[in-house]
Amino acid sequence: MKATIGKEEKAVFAEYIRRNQLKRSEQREVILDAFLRSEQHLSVDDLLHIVQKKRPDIGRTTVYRTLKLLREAGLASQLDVQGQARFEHDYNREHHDHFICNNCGEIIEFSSPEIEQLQDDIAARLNFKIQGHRHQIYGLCEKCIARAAAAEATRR
Amino acid sequence: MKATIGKEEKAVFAEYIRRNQLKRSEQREVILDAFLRSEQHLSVDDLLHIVQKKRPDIGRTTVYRTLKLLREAGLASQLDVQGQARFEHDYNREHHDHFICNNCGEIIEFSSPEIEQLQDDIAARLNFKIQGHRHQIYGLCEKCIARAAAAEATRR
DNA sequence: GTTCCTGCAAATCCTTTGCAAGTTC
DNA sequence: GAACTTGCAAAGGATTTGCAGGAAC
Repeated sequence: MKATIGKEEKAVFAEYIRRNQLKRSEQREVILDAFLRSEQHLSVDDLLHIVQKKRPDIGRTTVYRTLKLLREAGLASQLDVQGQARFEHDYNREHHDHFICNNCGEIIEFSSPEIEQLQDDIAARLNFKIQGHRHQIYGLCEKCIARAAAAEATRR
Repeated sequence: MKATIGKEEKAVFAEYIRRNQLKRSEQREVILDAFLRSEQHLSVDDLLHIVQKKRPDIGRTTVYRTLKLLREAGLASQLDVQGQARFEHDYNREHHDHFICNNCGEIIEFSSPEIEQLQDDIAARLNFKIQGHRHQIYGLCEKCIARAAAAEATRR
């Protein structure tokens, strides 16, 4: 495990704190570090459990509040999966959307400039000014299809 | 106001009731009728308020439960707008997606076979089996842009 | 010392569920 | 009369908020 991770992001956060006359705290640093180390699309509870391994006294509320700061600082972006918030890195990342496996919950990223272009075209035709979008495709991921096929084969 | 609306849909619902050994009820009929008369993307509360004009004793729970039946019967489809369920007609309707105005909440439908095709292509490349998707584009609708421009002009 | 943070508990919002009373078949 | 429906109230899950005590500047 790397001793230091996301040096740049941490600097961005420190700057955000400074600019907004906020204060640093051990909790915020632990949460940010855990967030940066993860490559998953974390739920609040996922992140809570991770940080509590290091600091069992960190409360869920603080995780919510810190994630809000990370969003505002441009470090995290939030998506909504079946009514539950998920967070992913957003610093210097290209826009993308998500495939979500209905079986195992895996989230696979994709991006398609062609789709974005088509969206823009349709919006222009409707005189609609796009500010954001949410594009999630649900179904079965490769692994779960294989798993289902294997189970099917065994049954016979 | 037309005395009869959605004759075909009502027959579909009656058939659904019959096939599943359920029972008809005045409440269900009032709710279905109100749903069919509306061309909006109704929230549960929207629909509740409409039906309560005719039958003030209908409870929110019954609306929830009836909408669930309508979904199962293929008459309604549900979308999720900022964590709140919205319902629209689904009987004999083509698939489509939505623009949603961040200002006034208006929902504008769109469909794009090209986007669907691109989705399918990407899914095929990932060996992902699509079962459904959610594609919502947020921003400002034509009216709200005009309204904002007018307000801006006045201010000067 | 002032201002900001924290964690808890309580509140909120939307939705679902348990249950006793009422309807439908 | 058996089986299904209803409305209420209570429970549910995710998130937010009020507040008193604690930490940072």
